Amino acid sequence: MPTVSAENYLKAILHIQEEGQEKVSTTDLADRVSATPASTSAMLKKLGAKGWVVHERYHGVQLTDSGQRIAMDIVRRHRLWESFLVDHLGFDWDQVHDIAEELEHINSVELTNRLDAFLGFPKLDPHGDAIPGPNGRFRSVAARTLLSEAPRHLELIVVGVVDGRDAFLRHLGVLGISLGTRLTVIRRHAFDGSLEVRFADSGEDVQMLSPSVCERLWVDQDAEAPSIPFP
Amino acid sequence: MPTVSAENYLKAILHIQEEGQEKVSTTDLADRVSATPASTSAMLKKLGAKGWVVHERYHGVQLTDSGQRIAMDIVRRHRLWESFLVDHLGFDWDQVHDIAEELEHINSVELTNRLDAFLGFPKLDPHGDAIPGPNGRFRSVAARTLLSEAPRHLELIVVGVVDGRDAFLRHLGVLGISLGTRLTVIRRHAFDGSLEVRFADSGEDVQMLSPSVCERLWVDQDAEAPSIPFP
DNA sequence: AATGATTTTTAGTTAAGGCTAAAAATGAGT
DNA sequence: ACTCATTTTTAGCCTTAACTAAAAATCATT
Repeated sequence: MPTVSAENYLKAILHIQEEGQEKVSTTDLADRVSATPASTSAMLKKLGAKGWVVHERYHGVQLTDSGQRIAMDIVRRHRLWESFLVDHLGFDWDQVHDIAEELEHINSVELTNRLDAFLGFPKLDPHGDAIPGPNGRFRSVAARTLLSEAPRHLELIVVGVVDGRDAFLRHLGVLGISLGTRLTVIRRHAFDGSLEVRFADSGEDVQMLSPSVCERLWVDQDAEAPSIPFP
Repeated sequence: MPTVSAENYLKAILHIQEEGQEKVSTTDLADRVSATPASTSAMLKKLGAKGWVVHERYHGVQLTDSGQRIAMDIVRRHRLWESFLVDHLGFDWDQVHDIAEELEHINSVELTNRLDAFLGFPKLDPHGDAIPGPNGRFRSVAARTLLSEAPRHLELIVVGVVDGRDAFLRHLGVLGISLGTRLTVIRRHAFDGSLEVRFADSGEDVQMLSPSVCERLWVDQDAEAPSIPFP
């Protein structure tokens, strides 16, 4: 059973890995948990001793299977609570993070599963992030989602367009998007719904896509799933 | 802002005071929080420094107004969460204590008040204990409750009988109960619904009352309220 | 390949909150 | 009022998880 602090480190490692870094540096991790690199270094030793991470001195950490499982469970609880706070208590989606940050550490399988059922087994939280299921893996997203409604941090593949007009298709050409293009949503801007997207096949290029483009693209989960997250 | 541990001590002091002890001994408190008297003694020094308790060495602790306010807020959160777990997540009333014990430490006024509203501003939790309102005081109980449905730890006064047959009134005489008798529910036995009751005017005598008696007595809150809890 | 900058780890403190064992204060019974 | 049992406090130690400052390893550049 990890302490609250250990849970926060594990979760942070998962998130950094989700953003594309295979191995996580001590400094990046320290930044994420708002601690000094020295404190982080000490914590990594403990996490390694528990078998939750593999840490090669001076070369970065990675979650083990058991560490990833713990982290996914924390993310599951966090996103379920956020859904509860927004859908049932009437919070705005940008007010719930800090409270969910506390609720996520209450580790009761019974509680989590009952909450999940109460919410109707949601697939996405109020921020559009995928909610892991009771098995610690993301539930599969419905086939063919609009890019504008797809979860973040999941590798997607472009499978169709809503609007076949020449002008749109030419625009896609300019952006370097075609059927089969593999991409991942990094960030969703609340202001206008535009997305920051990373392209897997163009050197991990990051680009901003306007709402009008996102609403006209059908995407699906990439069948050749990436290591983390595995859907 | 108290730590989780400090909150547990404050809550324990409140509960012991509720059970009738004006001043709480270090040993009783230690028992309640499952710590040693030594650890408890150290904690009392800290609580005193924060102004949450008054502690006279070797003579017991009492909550200050600010300490009592903190403790009542914890009890409020505990009982609201218990209500949520039972009424909305389908837990049994005897499974929720430990989980509520964790949830109660999430101290967000916004969260607590929204939860309260979501639940419909309940007056009693699933165990029949009164739920403090947002002002840190118990909400007043509806005038004239059946003793069988009254909350625990609240000083009540007998104001009427449901059943005026001689046999019942004679039985009340034997038990020493009449109009105006002041009593407090100590414990409710789930098995058969019988109550353990303390009588204020007969030397704090404790007696067991059968369900058939409790269902035939109207009670009200004692107007000359006791110090804790004040309804 | 060497040097300088950066990153990471180690060493040594600190603060909470727990523990045991010993000392001190209280109180009960003669 | 004195003694003995009980209660409470003090003293000293442990663990967790933070911190700063210093040492060590890696990396980048020439």
